[in-house]
Amino acid sequence: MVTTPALLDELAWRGLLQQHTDGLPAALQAGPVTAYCGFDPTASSLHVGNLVPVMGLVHLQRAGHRPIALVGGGTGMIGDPSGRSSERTLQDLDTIRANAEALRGQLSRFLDFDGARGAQLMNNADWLASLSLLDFLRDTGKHFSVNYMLAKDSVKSRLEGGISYTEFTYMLLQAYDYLELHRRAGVTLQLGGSDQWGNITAGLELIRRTTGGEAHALTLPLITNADGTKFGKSTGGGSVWLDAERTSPYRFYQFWMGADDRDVPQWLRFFSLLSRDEVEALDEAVRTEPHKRAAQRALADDVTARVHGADAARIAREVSALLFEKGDATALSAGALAALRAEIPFATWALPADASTEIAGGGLVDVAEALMQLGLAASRGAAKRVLEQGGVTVNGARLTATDRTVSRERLLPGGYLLFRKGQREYGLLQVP
RNA sequence: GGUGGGGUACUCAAGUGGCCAACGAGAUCAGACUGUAAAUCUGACGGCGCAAGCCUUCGAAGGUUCGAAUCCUUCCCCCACCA
Repeated sequence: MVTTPALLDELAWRGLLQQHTDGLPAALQAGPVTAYCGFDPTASSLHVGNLVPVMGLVHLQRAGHRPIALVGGGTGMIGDPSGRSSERTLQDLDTIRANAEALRGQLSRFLDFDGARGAQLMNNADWLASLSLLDFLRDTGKHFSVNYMLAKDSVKSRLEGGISYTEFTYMLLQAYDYLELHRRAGVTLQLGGSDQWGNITAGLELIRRTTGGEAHALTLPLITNADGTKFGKSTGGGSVWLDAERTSPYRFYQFWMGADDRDVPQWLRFFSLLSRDEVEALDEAVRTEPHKRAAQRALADDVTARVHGADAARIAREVSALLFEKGDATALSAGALAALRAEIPFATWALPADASTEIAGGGLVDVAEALMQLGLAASRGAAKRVLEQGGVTVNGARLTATDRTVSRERLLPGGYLLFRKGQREYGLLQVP
């Protein structure tokens, strides 16, 4: 009777275990394994949607195993085969290297890259870029029958709508990666989203046939939103990135704070490292006193601190309290307002160059223009619509359709105006 | 290569000469209700404009017409079947 390894227990209660190969428990029991998971270097930053596999690697390392994050520098080049010049492809290689470095920085927030058992970052461009087609066909292609490939769900589901030869081959490249890592680094486990099962098992097949070795697969569930929308979109649209330049720590924090009650229990398990007891206590809190949002708060604190550091998390928490709990913006000090600048959309008021939008009625700041400068509205028309619908406040006071401008008397210490669009989108304008 | 069917706003999808900035649904945004939740209800949803109205859009380019998303020509792309 083999006991279940601690890692699988941990993943199981967190709901992070979708599927794994039968021999995996025994393999984990036998000693530390080296496992990898692939990431597409299509951007210079991870977003929250990438976090599930990242957490998979985190738990793996915490259980004493060795994680490898594989950046798909090679596979990334063929991922999107839409017509590109060869020059662009070369450029992409450079971009991919830069992206890989950026991803490494972000991953180091989660994984320990030091020491003998430290995590490693590898790039499959290192072996795929120089791979010759003939070698690939002889050594890899011959192990797979087209019948086998057609039977994979990922391919089968595309037969109706059409699938390019390139995409069809993607599976084999991923299998080749696994084999290469098996040889180079002794990798015996691959993690991935549940949609990766077919590709991962193709790798197992290749390893078994070419080396006779045994390797394993473990897939993680796909994350869902209770309301059926796509996971990882922030209020106002756009992905929630780990890069502070793309998504400020405050917005990042707010993303988690805004989690649906129905999603929070799952998200705490997926994304926080809180213990089982803590998580279950928070489940209870969601049931009995949901208005306190204790679970959302804990989730936001935990994830923000890991991604942006404890200080940034503290500031995000304080700013959130300032904006959502205090209410009286007119009481904010110039210092507090200056601190807000870094956290919420900020702009210095500039009179539009276009003379036709000259401010009428002696007002100081044109509201529609201000919303645009703060990025809270996409066009003047959109800005005016929200204004007419009563969706804009300045310093906490709601504007009406006739309030097209804000007068000088409204300025807060330091010349600031605190705009809010809707329930929770803020922007800070400074009038010089 | 042949035959047939398609390309409409963020997405799906009506519309086949004027009533079309373009039905409807979803997404999105705002308001009410709330707990920074959900559900529900209401409204908005190309750009500029206080407005009247003007400008840009229905794969691309030309043409017919007082007038075109709608008709004609050429071209590009997608799908199905046949070769």
